[in-house]
Amino acid sequence: MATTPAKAPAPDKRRLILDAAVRVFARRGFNQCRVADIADEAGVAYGLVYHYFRSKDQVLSTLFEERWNVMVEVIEQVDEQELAAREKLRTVAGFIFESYRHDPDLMKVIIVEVTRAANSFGRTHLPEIRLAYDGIARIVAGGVQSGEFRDVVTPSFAAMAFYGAVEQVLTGWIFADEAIGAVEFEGAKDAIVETICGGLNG
Amino acid sequence: MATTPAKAPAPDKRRLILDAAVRVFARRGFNQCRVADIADEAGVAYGLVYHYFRSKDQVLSTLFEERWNVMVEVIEQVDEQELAAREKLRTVAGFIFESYRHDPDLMKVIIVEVTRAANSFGRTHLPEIRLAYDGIARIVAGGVQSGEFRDVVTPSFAAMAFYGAVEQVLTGWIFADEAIGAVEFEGAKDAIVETICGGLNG
DNA sequence: AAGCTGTGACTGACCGGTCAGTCAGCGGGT
DNA sequence: ACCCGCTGACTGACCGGTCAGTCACAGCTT
Repeated sequence: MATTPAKAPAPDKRRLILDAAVRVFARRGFNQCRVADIADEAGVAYGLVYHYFRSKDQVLSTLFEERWNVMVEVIEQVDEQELAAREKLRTVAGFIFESYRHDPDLMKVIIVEVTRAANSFGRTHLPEIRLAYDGIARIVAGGVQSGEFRDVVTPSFAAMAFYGAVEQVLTGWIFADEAIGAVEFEGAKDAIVETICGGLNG
Repeated sequence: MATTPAKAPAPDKRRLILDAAVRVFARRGFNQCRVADIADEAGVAYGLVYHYFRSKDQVLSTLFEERWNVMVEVIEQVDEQELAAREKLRTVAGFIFESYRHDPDLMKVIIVEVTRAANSFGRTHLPEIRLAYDGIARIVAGGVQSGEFRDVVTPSFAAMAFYGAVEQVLTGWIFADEAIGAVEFEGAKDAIVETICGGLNG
C-alpha cells in the first residue's frame, strides 16, 4: 500500500459530522437540537463530536466560516473583473441564490443562526460578516466613481439595502413550505438588480 | 370605588413583567435568559410570571403581537390616505425607524427573536408577519396602477426588497455599539426611499 | 509469519449543573 | 373570615461535556 492508498472511500467522520449538523440545525434550529441528534444523524458515536470539535458552538462556527469565506472571496474576485457595477451586483446576488439552490439547509443555518443572531453568533462573527458588506460597498463605490451610479446614498448604505433585499428573498424561501422552482431562482437575480439599480420609479 | 378608579398609580405587575422581559430579552437573547432574570428585572416574584403568562414563550408572543398589530394597522391607514406611493413608503419606513428610536430594545427583540427566527417564533407568527408584507405590497401595487411605479417587478417582490432593506438598516443599528444619532434616523428614511424608488442607476 | 506493542480514532455511560414550571401558603384589603 | 394577588423554595427532566475504556491496525522483532 502506498502512503495514501485511497483504496476504500475513507469515511472522513469529521465531514460526516459537519454535514449531519447542517441537516439537524436546519431542521430544528441550533438551540433546539441536541448534540446527540447530530451524532445520530451522522451515524457516529456521541463522543466523536467532541473528538473533532471543542463544543457544539464550534461545529456551527466551522460551518459558517467554511461557507462565508467562499462568499467573501467571490465578492472580491467579482470586483476585480472588468464589468459594469450592475453586472457585478447581479453576479453576487446570483452566487448567493445559487448557494441556496445548491444547499438550502446550509444557507438557512448561516442566515438564521449566525448572520441574524445579534445576541450570540452574529456578535462573535461580526468582523467576518462585515467583510462581505464592505466588499459589496466597494462594488457600489466603484459604480459611483465611474459615473454608472448616482451619488445619492453612501455606498455602505446601498450595500446594506442590497444585501438586506437579498437576504429577505432568501428568508421568504426559507419560510416557504413548497420547494422553489428554477424560474424563481433565475428571476430573483434579475429582480433584485432591477429593483435596487433601476428603482421602482417610472 | 368606580370600576376603573386609577386613584393610586396601580402597580400593574403584568405590564412590569412585560417591560422587564423586553430589557432582558434584548440584553441576553430569549434562549440565553432565564425566567428568573425577568422576575428579578421586574422586581417581582418568580411565580408571578406564571400567574400572568402560561409560559416563557407566551411572554415573547405577547410582546410581539402588541407591537406588530400596531405596525400592521399603521401600514393600512397610510395606504388609505391620498398620497403618492413613494410618500406612503417613506411614512412606513419612518414609522419603523421611529419605533426603533422610541424603544430600541423592543424592536431588537421583535426582529431578532421573532421576525427572523425561522425555526421557532417566526414559524408560529408567520401569518401575522405576512400581514405586514402584504400591506406594503398593496402600497406598491397602488403605485404601479397609478403609473407612478414601473411594472418590472411584482409588488410582493418589491415589498420584500423594501422591507428587507429596512430590516437590514435596523440590524446594523442593533449590532452597532454606539448609540445612533438623530441625523442617522432622519437620513435613513429618505435614503431607503431614494434607493428603492429612485434606484442606484445614474 | 507469528507474536508483540504502541497509537489514536472511536465509543457511550455517566455526571453535575441548569432551568421551566409547580404549588402550598402568606398577608393585606374588604 | 374570606378572597386572591402574590411569593419563592422546590422538583424533575434534560443536556452539554467528560473520560475511562475498546479495538483495529501499523510497524517492529524474532
